[in-house]
Amino acid sequence: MKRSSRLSLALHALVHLHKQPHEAITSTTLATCLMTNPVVVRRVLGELREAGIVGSSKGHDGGWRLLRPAKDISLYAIYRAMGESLLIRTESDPGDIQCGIVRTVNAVMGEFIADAEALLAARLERVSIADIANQATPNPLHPHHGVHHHG
Amino acid sequence: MKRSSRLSLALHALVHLHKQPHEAITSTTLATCLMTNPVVVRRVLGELREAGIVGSSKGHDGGWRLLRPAKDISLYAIYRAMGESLLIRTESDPGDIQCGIVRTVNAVMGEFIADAEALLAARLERVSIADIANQATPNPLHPHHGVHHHG
DNA sequence: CACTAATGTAACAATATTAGTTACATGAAA
DNA sequence: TTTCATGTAACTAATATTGTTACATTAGTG
Repeated sequence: MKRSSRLSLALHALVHLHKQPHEAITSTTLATCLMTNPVVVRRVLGELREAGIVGSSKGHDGGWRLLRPAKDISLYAIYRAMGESLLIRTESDPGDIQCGIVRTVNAVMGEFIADAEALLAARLERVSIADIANQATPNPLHPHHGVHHHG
Repeated sequence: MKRSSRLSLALHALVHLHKQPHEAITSTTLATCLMTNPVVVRRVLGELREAGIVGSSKGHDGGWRLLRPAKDISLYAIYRAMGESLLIRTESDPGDIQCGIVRTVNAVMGEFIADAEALLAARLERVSIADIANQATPNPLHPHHGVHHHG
């Protein structure tokens, strides 16, 4: 599995849970679908549990379920619950702060990143798990085209 | 040095070049300011050279110079020249494409990322090296406040 | 022309990050 | 009490990134 696939991993898992609402799905089953390890699934879904998005139960017929309707789970809620940042963190070492320029660069970049985060958050808020499950986004990024592929 | 500091490294170096326009600055001198290795400097500035942003000269009094006025070097030009992506690429493995859900997730995320990239690019376009050198952005991200710190 | 000073670049080492795995404790249901 | 599941720590493996060394190349200078 590639780098920082946690977010798409989570989305994938959540859509599975949404599509099978009657019974809990185990980490092992999900791991098979996601082509990864059960522990990895638990780690990711564990964070979503803390945010009240999914619930887990132990023992017989245990596993994972959605705790809310899929349409009420925004990508932003997931993104936030996972403590992920879609933006890479570009920071210099603290050591060369004497230079002065570094601080300015960091300030400008920091400002930019914060700004960009807010932009992305607003957009993620508009897409839900249900949207993904429906194979199209009712609140598409581009209202005139719907979801389409690039490249 | 931390992860993916290449972009801020480049900015830092460019501001130095801008502030000392009369003579070329060597990789070694820059490396000292940036607290890194001369080879790292060459690697980063080498990419900017390919984009016509800086020039390098060998031999005596050799080193690096800006090829354009700092105000004509946008952060986007730098970002682009470096082949960097501010956004993390979140892709699942190609293996589980049979699942169907993966493709949808990838499509939605891909759409989102492409969209976000365009947004960020437009914003990066508005900031130049001169802006950073001036310690404030004439075209600030937030016109009413100028550049400020978050957190 | 030799000498020095710089970049250009390949190859390698070190580090950091991320994902994958094993192992075992805990809890719940049959 | 046995079985099946999560919870979690600890470790390994893989990957990505940065740092370093070494040396070829090029350009000035005496």
